[in-house]
Amino acid sequence: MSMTGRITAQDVAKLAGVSQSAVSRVFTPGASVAAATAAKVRAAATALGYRPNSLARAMITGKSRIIGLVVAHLDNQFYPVAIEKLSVALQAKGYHVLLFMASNTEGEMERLMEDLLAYQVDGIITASVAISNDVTRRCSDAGIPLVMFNRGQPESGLSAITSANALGGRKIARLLVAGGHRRIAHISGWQEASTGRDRARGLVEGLAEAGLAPHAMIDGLFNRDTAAEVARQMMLGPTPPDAIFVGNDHMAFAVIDALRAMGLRVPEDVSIVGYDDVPMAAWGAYDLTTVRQPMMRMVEATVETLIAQIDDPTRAAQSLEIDAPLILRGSARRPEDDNAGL
Amino acid sequence: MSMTGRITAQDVAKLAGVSQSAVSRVFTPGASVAAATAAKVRAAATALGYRPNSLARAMITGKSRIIGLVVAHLDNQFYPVAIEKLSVALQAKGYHVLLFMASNTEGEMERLMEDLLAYQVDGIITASVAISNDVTRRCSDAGIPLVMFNRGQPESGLSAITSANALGGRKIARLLVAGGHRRIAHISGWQEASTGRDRARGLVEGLAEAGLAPHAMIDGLFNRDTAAEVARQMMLGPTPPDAIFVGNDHMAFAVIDALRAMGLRVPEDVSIVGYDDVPMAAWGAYDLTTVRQPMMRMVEATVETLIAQIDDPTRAAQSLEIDAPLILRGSARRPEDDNAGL
DNA sequence: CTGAAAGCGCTTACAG
DNA sequence: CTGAAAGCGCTTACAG
Repeated sequence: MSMTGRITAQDVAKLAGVSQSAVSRVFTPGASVAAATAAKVRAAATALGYRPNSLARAMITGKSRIIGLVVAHLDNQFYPVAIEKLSVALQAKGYHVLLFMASNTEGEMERLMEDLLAYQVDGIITASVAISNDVTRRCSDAGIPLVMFNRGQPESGLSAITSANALGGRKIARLLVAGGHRRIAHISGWQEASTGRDRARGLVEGLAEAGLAPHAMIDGLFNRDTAAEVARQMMLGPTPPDAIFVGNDHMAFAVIDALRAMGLRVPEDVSIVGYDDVPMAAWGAYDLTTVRQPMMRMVEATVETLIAQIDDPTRAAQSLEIDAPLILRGSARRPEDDNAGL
Repeated sequence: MSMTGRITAQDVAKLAGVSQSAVSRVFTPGASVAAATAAKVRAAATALGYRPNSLARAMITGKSRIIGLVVAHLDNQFYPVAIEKLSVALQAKGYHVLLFMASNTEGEMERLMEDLLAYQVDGIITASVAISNDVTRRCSDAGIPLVMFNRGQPESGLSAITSANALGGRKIARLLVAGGHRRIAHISGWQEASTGRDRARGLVEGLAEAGLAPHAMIDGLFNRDTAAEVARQMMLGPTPPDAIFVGNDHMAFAVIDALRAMGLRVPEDVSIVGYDDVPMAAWGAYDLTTVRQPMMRMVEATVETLIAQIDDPTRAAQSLEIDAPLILRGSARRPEDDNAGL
């Protein structure tokens, strides 16, 4: 029995003494079958170890129940966590995840789109991946819903779920100002990414409220080495900052390591604030003050938005910004007045 | 044009003025088509934005070119890295990854198997996931090759790729003994997992070579909180260890944080050694002495083994142990004699 | 080299 | 409630 390759609905029908359509109905939720028929079929199915072929089903129904998940940067702990939560949430809704690792280059995404389309995915989630307008157009041409996770793309007409990055930047500005800092520098997230830009803009706006401007502002490119080197240069300069907002936790860890290697103390010599609140931020070695991107809410919003668009293709794209709270830990001096407008 | 839903080979055939079979041949590597025909077809295809439906192709050929990747524990940095490398390697070979998050419970894996089979995956890779004999049997019944990554399952007859865990444990024993330690404790990896057991066994054997036995040996369950608590208790006991081999880096970071929180210094008060050499182990905050699991070689071996089994289903399962070198950093006292048999 | 035809394993009107 | 039949979009012998 085990050597016959795949077992089909035909095999089950024969054994159960019913038609192949009957077998199909038993495995189609909502189809009408007599209880007795269903019982016979199920018995035969388990005896044979039968499971409907999802690929065949997908061809007919036009729904593969596969979601394409495109990710880059798995070195930043934020993404593994996101993948895990997104996968679990999708699995819970009866979807399956086809995973694609992408570099952030145009050509790469083009090629992935080909595969995504060929596998008839019902929807696409991109996590921190930039999408060209060309890709966007092909998706909507093919009628495939797409939601961007943790990255916005203004004017693209795409659904996007992010945290309130600009507001987050502003909160950090207020925290640092309230903490008595005056030379507040920013090692920003990649400025080609909306998240990097929005956080930087928020910081600038927040500092402006206090009549300040960033002491320095350099792109860290969401890259550990770059961020560490930039931090080193800042501290070696004639007027080093007394606080640095680093565009995400991933870079902030590298910055803290670099400063300590220079013999500097955090936060006594420099306050450091990150963004994301990845699990590692709470670890003793860093104890990082940061802004929490509410992972579960972002994941839920992403999955809901995507499924809503799958179920109703006429539905308009929607962008959501989820509020991101400040998490006070030990890497930044705390304001004396704990209610300093935070 | 964009509103007509999916474009099929029929549409392309019509536009190109050829038969549907001709279109198919153009997109089937190795099929014989006249250059002129191919040109016409390709022109029509690009004009229409056509791509062959992989699902339909999969049904006929019996090869989905999908690999099921089952993973747990994305909080341990070892796994995101593994997922990334495995995905890239598989993509490079023309395969696609269907990702499943699994808890390590029996029932869970059962359910996943159903989905894996339903989607007609060509092969399965499990990363640190235990498989019941039942699951094993169903795979071989269905003729689906399976390779375990970073976990062995003796007597299961399954292919497994691991590092040389026992030897790694022995190397650590020798290092610590050469470093002058005598009270060497082990916070082990989960003892239900081959990796956890083999590393522990290696340590015990290595210590025996020097006439020693583990000062203490407690299961850390590959869990941060457990490991940290165990470390605390060990240090609070009447005769605290002077060195601890922690069963993987992931737990070792938690142990170091816990010890520092107690005011202890690493390695002055206790040497700490991990296992894996995840990227984070090299970060300044931990500077962890560890054993490197050679990720790329393990990934390549896994993918090669799997594809070999897919291409030749009669091929026997194979287990591979890849040598894992000691990486000396700052968290463990170094032997005076640098050539102390390491 | 090429087209007509069969068939992969299913779902789903269509009659009964 | 149930079976026979059509058809999803392809690949692949089979003739020519």
